[in-house]
Amino acid sequence: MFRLSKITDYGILLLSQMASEAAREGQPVIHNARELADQVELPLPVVSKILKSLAREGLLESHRGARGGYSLTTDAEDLSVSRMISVLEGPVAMTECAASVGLCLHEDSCAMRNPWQLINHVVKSALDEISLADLVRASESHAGSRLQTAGLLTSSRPEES
Amino acid sequence: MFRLSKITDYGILLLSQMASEAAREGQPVIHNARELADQVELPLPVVSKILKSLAREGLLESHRGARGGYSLTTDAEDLSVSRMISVLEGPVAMTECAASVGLCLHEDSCAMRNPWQLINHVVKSALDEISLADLVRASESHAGSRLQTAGLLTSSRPEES
DNA sequence: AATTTACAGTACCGATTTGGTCCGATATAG
DNA sequence: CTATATCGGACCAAATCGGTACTGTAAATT
Repeated sequence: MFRLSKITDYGILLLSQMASEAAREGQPVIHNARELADQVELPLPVVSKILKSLAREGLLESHRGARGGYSLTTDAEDLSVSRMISVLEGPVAMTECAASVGLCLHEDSCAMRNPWQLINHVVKSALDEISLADLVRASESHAGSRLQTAGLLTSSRPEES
Repeated sequence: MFRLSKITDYGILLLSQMASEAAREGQPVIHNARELADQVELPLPVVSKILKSLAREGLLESHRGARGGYSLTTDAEDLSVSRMISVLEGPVAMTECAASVGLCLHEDSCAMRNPWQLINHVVKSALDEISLADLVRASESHAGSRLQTAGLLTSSRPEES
C-alpha cells in the first residue's frame, strides 16, 4: 500500500550496487547481467529485464557482445531517486489526474486537482533531494551520511537487528 | 506507477468535501452516504464502503439509523495527509522491507534497508506537513494558501485549463 | 569466418490486487 | 412499527504485477 513495485525496488538496488563499485574503483565499471544477478541474489531473467529498461531509458549504457554489460551513464551524485522512480515506473503521479489530462471523468467538477498537485509536488521535491550517491552512503554507514547532517534524518536511527 | 489507489483518492476527496462544508457551517455536519455520493459523483456502494472503513479507523464518527450518517471526528487542521493515506491503504511504506520485518528474503544481505528507510522518512515527513485543511484551501483558491506562503509551492502555479 | 558471449525485444502465464457490487443484520428517528 | 442508514461481510470480474521463455542481433575471441 502506497508502495513502489518490486521492479523499482530491484532497479534501485541494482543501480546502487553499480554505483557502489564505481565509487570504489573511481570509475564506471561494466557489469554483466549474470554477475549482478549473483551479487543481489535475484533471478537472472528479472535482473536482465530491469537492466534492459534502464538502458532503454538512458540511465545505463549497454555494451553488447562478449565481455559486454552495462555501465552507469550518470554520476551517482546527479541521479535523483525521483528520476530513478520515474524511469522504472512512470512519472511520479500519485493519482491518475495528476499524471495527465483526460484520464479522470470528474476532471472539471473535481475540486481535488489543485490539492493533488500540491501533494504531488511536495513528494516529488522530497525525492528530488535524494541522490543515488546518498543511497550508497546510507547503505555503507549507519551514521554520518550527508543527509543526516542535512537534518533530513531526524529520528535517531532505525531499530533493527 | 507510484500512485495511490483510487480508494485513497476517493477517500481523501470525501474527507475534503466534508471538511469543506464543516468549515462553512462552522461546525461538523452529518452527511449520509447517498448525499455524499451525489456530491462527488461516485457510485453509492463505493462511497459507502470507503466511509465505513474511515469510520472503523476513527477518522469519522458514524451515526446509525434514520437521519444518520457520518461526521468528522478531527479538526481539519489536525488531520494530515499522511494519516489519511495510512488509514486508507496501510502504513506509508514504499517497499515491503520498510513495512515490517520478515517480508523480504534478502533482509540481512540487502544493503538497501537503510536507504529505503531514508526515502520513506523523507516522503512521510512531507506528507505529515499537509493537513486536510490545506487541501480544502487549495481546492477553493488558486492562490494564498498557507502552503504557498510556507514556501512549499515553489513553482508559480500549475498550468491548466 | 566461426563461435561464443551477452544484450534487445517481446510475448506469455499465473497469482495477486483492485475496483466495484450485493445482501442480510442492526440501530435509530418519528 | 416502519422507514432510513450504517455495519460487516462475501463476492466477482478485470487489471496489474512478478516472473519466464524465446528469438534475434551485435561484438569479441579464437
